[in-house]
Amino acid sequence: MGRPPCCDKIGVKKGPWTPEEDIILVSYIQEHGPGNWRAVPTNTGLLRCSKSCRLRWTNYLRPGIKRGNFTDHEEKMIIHLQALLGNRWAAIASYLPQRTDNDIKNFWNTHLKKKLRKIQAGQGDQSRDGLSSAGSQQISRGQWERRLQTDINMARQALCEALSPGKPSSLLTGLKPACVNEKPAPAPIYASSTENIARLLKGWMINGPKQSLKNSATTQNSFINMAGADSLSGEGTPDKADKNGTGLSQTFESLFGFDSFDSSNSDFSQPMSPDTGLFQDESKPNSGGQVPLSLIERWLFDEGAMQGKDYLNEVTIDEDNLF
DNA sequence: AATGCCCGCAACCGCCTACAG
DNA sequence: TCTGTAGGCGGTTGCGGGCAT
Repeated sequence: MGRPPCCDKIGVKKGPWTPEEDIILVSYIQEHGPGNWRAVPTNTGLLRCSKSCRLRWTNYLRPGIKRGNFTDHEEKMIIHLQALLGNRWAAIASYLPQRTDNDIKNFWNTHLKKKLRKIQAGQGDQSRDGLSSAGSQQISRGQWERRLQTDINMARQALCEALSPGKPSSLLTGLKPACVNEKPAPAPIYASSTENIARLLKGWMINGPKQSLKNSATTQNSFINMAGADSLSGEGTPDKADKNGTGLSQTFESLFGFDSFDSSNSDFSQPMSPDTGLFQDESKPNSGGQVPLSLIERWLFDEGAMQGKDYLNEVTIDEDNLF
């Protein structure tokens, strides 16, 4: 007996979401909350698969999502976390509460892969020339690799211990693993998001679908605007602001207490999970076996060890993920 | 101006896991 | 314990925009 499809193939609409569909979905979730996705198409009249509804919500309509360019810090985090966790995008995304796994996955596949490949190619050329892979690097590659290996082993040990119920972790003493033996956060409260959604609806009504909503991406911008509306004047383009690492991204980072990834200020006392963020009621579930950040944070954010941007030369990348 | 190519991103597909009955 | 189902996740695809010719 084969597995039945999640929804009827007949009469199910595919392709990009229209602003009207977004509004319907947002309105429904505003009223009923996310979950029971099976019922969403039925109750809303949307001709969409339940999966499609869930994906649309979690990746684009959910408040608290940051879109636009990735900051240097985010880029570094992704590179390090990918090296540590592999292609477990949901787990990686749990450390970047404002980014979706899909976003991170796309960013990795389209930007970081190429970047790292290029750098590694250059590194090969340089090594053939007998040059150091990082001229300004103050620690040798061997030192760095040993350090990396040690840190990875420590993280793995912590993971194993954290995943062994009843076995107190020597590394995690005093920390509460967010991923072990813990039910997901209680039913979401819609205090913050309701306001945001209301703003979306309001903005959509004011601007009108024709003017502001050429496609669904514009809807996403509406969310970006409203999500930062409390802190921003509402002028300017978020993406442009992001290009300088300022504006919206900083607004979000400050909102999440997320702006200080430099080693001087990385002493987080709590795991940096969505549950601790401003949008905790809207956040992604803490899935994917998140390692308490405080354990690996020093490694992840120890830019002192990285010596600036040359860190890219030194990250050990799984070749399968590059080629 | 027209055409073709490349790239980025949104969305889909299928497998896996958790959970309820 | 077994089975069916919903939700979650990662890989992949296809469309549309931008750029080069």
